Amino acid sequence: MDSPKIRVRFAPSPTGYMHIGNLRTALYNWLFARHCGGTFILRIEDTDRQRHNEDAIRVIIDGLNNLGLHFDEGPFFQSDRLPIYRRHAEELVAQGLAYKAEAQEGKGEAIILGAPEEEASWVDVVKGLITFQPEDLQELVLIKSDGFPTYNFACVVDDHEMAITHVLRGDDHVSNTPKQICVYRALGWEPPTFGHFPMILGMDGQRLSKRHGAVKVTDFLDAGYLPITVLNFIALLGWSPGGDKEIMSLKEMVELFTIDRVRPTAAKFDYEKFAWMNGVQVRASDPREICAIAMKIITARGFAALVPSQQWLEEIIKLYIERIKTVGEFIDAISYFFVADADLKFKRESIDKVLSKEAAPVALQAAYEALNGLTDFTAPPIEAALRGACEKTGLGLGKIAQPVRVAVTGLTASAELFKTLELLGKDRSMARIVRTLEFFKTPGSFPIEEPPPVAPAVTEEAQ
RNA sequence: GUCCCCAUCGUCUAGCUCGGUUAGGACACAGGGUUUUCAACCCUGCAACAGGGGUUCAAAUCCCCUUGGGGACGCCA
Repeated sequence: MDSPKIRVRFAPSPTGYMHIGNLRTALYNWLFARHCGGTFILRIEDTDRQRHNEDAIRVIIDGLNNLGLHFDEGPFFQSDRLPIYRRHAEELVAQGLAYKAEAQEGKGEAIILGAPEEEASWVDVVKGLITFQPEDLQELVLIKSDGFPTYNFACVVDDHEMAITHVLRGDDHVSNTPKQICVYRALGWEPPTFGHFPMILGMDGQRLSKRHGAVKVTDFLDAGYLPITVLNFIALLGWSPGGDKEIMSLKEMVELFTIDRVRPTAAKFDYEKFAWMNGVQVRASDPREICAIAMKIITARGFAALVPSQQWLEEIIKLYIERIKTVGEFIDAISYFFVADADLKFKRESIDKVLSKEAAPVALQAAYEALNGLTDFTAPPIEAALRGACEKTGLGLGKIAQPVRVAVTGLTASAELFKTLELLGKDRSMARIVRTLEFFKTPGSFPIEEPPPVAPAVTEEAQ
């Protein structure tokens, strides 16, 4: 399958963060390499003096490794290879294919490749035959007057010297390719196979950018999206394994990925479907993995001291697993565990829809009486006790469960109640029920939580 | 403006290579089921081949044009 061994590279410039579109390019290259048993190389394109930045390089390397896209060779730095570029450029000058030119301000000499006389064309592995006419191609600066190579020159020299077989990159490079082909031609080198992946756009059809929501990979991760979801979802933006398959592990993607199934069409990033997919991947994950991510977010929010044990958190995750879209939202949803009993506030709709009902005080009182005597405060006896209260009062379970839920969580919607009470513990549960009973005695005394200031959520589409 | 690319439900897409399908799936949306709430889950519904010309017995599939969209036009990468 791979007589000349497949060698691909991911060649980002160090911008300080990994953009979602950039990651998709890395992913496709990595998948292609792994699928074919080839080699995945990391090269840092740092030929722009202004942009050179050590931290930015760390971001790329860690980002790739954290997502499981390990590279086999590199990282190589173009800034380390300056003499190599110069040597090749001088050769072209010696052959009369390039010439030197003084910069405007007279500092330094640039090397410039003459304009081509023939057309430049290639068979793109995703788009098919693409041709540029010579009149549309100009002279090309090879070495800038500051001594650094230009992108199009360094890229060709490196791809050749690193024996890259497939140059697979974003669509925005299509117009660089004919220029690079000219360089290959001048140097007398055989160009590699080229392939250009379609762009990822926002839902408005414009190039994906900050105003569409999150675009940095770390933004998604910090919000509690799983690495596998990010990978799975962006893999599907421009590629599909065929048939109905959508949810995949990294391993499955490696097995199924082929370049010929990459579409030439730009795709829009649908944050809603992305969130849905994360929920699916969460449910398919090991709860301990979710636990680790949850703990990170809890720590970031300063609640770490309020988590009694790892096991306790795992129990809550199991309780909420079907409700989780992002781990960040999950932590929001269980924040009632982290407030002091006396500080719990009620959502306005909790009052309107539940506590203001005529039967509410009666139901809550009955629940209190049924629960207070329990010594084994675990879900089964709690359920039995509350069902007993139903019989005693003649109320349906919903009529009793809802006021209890509101008393304990402040919310009209939460996970299964009996287990929730168990995890909150008897003392805290009873304290919350008692104080709610007290509020009934003074109309209008319920502490109401006003709508919070809008938190920027990555699931939201910018207007 | 010039050059390049693209075009199936609102969105991601299958189907296109090798013309013949009730054009399939998923998200979202709507309705129903289940249920202590909300989810999750199950069922049902809504919804597309951009337009026009060819070629052909037959076109989403092949060709051309139009329209629409995206990208590139740096001594940035």
